[in-house]
Amino acid sequence: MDGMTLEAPTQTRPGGRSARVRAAVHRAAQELLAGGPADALTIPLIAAGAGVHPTTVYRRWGTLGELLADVASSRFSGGLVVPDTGSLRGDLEQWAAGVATDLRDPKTLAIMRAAIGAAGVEGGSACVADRHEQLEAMLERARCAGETDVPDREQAADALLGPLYYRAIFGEQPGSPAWARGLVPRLLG
Amino acid sequence: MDGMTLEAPTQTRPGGRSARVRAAVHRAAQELLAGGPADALTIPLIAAGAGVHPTTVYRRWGTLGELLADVASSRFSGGLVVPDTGSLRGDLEQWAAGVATDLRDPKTLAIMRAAIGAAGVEGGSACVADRHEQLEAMLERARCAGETDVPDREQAADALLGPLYYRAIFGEQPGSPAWARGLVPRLLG
DNA sequence: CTTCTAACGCATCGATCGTTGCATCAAGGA
DNA sequence: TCCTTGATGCAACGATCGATGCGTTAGAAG
Repeated sequence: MDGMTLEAPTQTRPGGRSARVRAAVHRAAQELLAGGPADALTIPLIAAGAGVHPTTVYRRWGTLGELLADVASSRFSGGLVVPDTGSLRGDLEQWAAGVATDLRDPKTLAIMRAAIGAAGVEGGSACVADRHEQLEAMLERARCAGETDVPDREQAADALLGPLYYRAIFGEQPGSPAWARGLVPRLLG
Repeated sequence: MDGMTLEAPTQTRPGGRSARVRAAVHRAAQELLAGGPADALTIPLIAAGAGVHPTTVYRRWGTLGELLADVASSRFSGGLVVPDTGSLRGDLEQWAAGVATDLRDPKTLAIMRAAIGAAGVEGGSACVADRHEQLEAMLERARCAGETDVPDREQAADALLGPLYYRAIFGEQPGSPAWARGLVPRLLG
């Protein structure tokens, strides 16, 4: 539901030290982002929060931007199950509501903002890459099921992810799950 | 067309020293953002680029986040003329194309990303506040002109600004003006 | 059990950041 | 013209950042 991958670091091996360090750093970065101002986030701070030497972070990630892009990529991969209600409309409504719910978490928003600011284009696409894949999976399944007038992924992303993420980033408050469901009729007619 | 307000700093008075410093700092911040990585942007760097002492910037803006929010606010205020084609549909199409054109400028994107990253919610709303006012103006004019089925501002923002800004921030490449025009029928039917 | 390699911790260094107290200067008003 | 006030320049200062060389350790391979 929330996309956290902390307790299942499938990176290399769950028990490895590298994986532990990586998970600790990711967690510390997210906690610091949720707590303080984003422009006060530095690598030594994250390292201290993770109980790791700053040198380790510098060597593994290099810059804060790369680290945040990595955090965003992990945070926004998996965690949201692609629904299967039997109809494309139902799938999209449930999925949009799930995305909206995820976008209500202040920690999620903080990571997104930081990744966008520090990692540029890479940070932005890291936040939505998995969402696009999920969307494509639902549309493809609908096509295979013989549904008619299935939009392509770009149209669907414009109509659903566009308003969702626009409100999350630029709006005062993100949209509600109910409102997100209402976006689907605008796409499917 | 591009929203720059550099040559007309209507802040207090065009000739004042404060206004000159403010304009120089704004210009330096935008130039550095367009040139280098965003996480390397610091107040002393901006001050040096503006030919101003860092102390001045610290005292006037305090943090990098507040400065970037101010830059974004200036950059995205005015500069885009609200069209008056006679019909709401034509107004919205021309306006959306103008927004799309503005969003194709890498400097514009750099400012937006930096403001979002460093200034949080304030930075985000600073980027779109003026767009919402322009939208409201067009919709209100259409209502007064007796047009029927005029959507409210939230619906219009979701359908137009949503996809436009979503592609600009999260997409690999921003949308074209022609594509932006195509968003209007999805709103008006 | 031994060995090997990659990752981590540690100490140190220079550079830069952000702050503060004080002097100076530009603009507007009497 | 002179004066008042707010903004800016200047020069310190401590704190922190980011990089580097080297020793040590964890984990996997044999």
